[in-house]
Amino acid sequence: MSENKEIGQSERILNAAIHCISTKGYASVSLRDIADEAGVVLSQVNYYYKNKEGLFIEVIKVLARHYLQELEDKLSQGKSEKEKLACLIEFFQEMLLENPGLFKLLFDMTSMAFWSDTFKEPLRQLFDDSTTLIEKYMTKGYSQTGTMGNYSYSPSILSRITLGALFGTSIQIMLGENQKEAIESLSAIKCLY
Amino acid sequence: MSENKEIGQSERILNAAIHCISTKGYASVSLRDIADEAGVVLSQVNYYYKNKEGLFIEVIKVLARHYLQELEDKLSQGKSEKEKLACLIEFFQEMLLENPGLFKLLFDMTSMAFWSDTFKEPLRQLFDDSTTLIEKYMTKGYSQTGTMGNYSYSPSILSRITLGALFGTSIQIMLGENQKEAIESLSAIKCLY
DNA sequence: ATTGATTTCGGACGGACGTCCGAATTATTC
DNA sequence: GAATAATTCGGACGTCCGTCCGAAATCAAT
Repeated sequence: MSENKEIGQSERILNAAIHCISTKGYASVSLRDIADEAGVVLSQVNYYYKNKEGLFIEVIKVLARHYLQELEDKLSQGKSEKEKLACLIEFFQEMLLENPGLFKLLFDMTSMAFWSDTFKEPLRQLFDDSTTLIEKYMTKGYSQTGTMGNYSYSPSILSRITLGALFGTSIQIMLGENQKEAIESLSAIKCLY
Repeated sequence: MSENKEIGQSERILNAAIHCISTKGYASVSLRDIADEAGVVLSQVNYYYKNKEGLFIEVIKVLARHYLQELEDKLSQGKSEKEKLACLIEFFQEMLLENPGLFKLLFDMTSMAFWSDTFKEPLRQLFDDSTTLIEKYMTKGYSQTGTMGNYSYSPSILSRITLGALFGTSIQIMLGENQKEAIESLSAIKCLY
C-alpha cells in the first residue's frame, strides 16, 4: 500500500500550514486548523516549530525558495529579452490561473511582513532576489538607458517596477471578476517596453 | 476653550479605528484597542457600528472617499498628459513620504478584501474607480494604441497596469530600507511611457 | 417638572486562542 | 531485553476576544 504517506509529521504540518494560509489567510488561521488539516494533534505543532511564529517563518522560507526556483525556471526558457519578458508575464498568468492560492499566499506573507519585523526581512529579501533575477535575465541591454531629467534609472529600478507592475496588477485581478479575461490582459505589460 | 473636541463619539471611534488599523494592522487590532484610543467605552463601538465588521465597512467607505478625492485633486493639477502622469506619481510619493500609514491602511484593506466577500466588493470598486479616474485624465490620446500581436489593449487596461505598477512598487518600497531614496525612484515609472 | 427616547457606562458571558505539561507510545542504543 | 531518548498524545491553563445586557445619565418635547 502507501502512496506517499511516508512523510513525517513535521512536513505534514508545514504543508497543512501552507494550505490553510492560502485558503483562509494567516490572520484567521489557528494552530488547531493547521493541526486538523495535517491530521495531527495540536501539541505537535509546538513540538516541531516551537510556536506560531516559528511555524510561519518556516512557511516563508519554503515558499520563498519555491517562488525563486519557479521564477528562474521560467525566465531561463526565453531566448531573447523580449521572450524573457513574455515568460515573466506568463509566470504570473499561470500562477493566477492554475494556482491562485499560491498568489494569495505570497500576498498574505507580504501582509505579515508589513506589521511584523520578524517577517519583514525575509520578505524584503524575496522581493530583492526576484528583482535581481529579473535584472540578471532581462535588462542586460539597458545598462544606462531610461534617463529622465537629471536622473538616470538603473536596471535594478526598472526591474523592480516591472515586478511591481505584475504584482500590483495581479492584486487587482484577484479582487475583480472576469478573472480569466483580466489575466490575459496582463500581457499588456509587454507594451510598456 | 476647546480646539475641536466637539466631535461626537461615533466619529471619534471611526478616527481611532483608522489610526489603530494603520498602526497595527486590522488582523491584530481589537475593539478594545480602538475604544481606548478613542477614549470611549467598549460597548459604544457596538452601539454605533453594531459589530466589528460594521465598523470596518465604515472605515473602508470613508477611506475610499478620501483616496478618490485626493487622487482627483492631484490629477486635475497637471495640464498635459505628461504632467498628469507626474502628478499621479507624486500622489504616491507624497503619501509614502508624509503619511505612510495611509498607504499601509490601503494595503491592509486590500488584504481584508482578499479573504472576505464583504470587503471584496468595496475594494474592487475603489480600484475600479481609481482606474477610471486615471483613464479619464490621462489616456485620452491612446484610444486604440498599444497593439501587440492580435490583441489591442484598451486605455482602461493600461490605466489598470499603471495603477498596479504604482501600487506594487510602493509595496516593495515600504518593505525595504532607504525609503527616501526608493520613493524618488518611483519617478522611473515615467519612462515606461 | 414629567415623560420618553437617546446615549453612556460597567460588567459579565461564552468561546477561541496559543502555550505548556505529564503521561503514553515508539524508536534507538547498548 | 533493559535503558535511554525521541516522538505522540490528550488535556488543562490563563488570556484575550466580540458580543450582549441592564442600569445610569443625558437630552428632548410637552
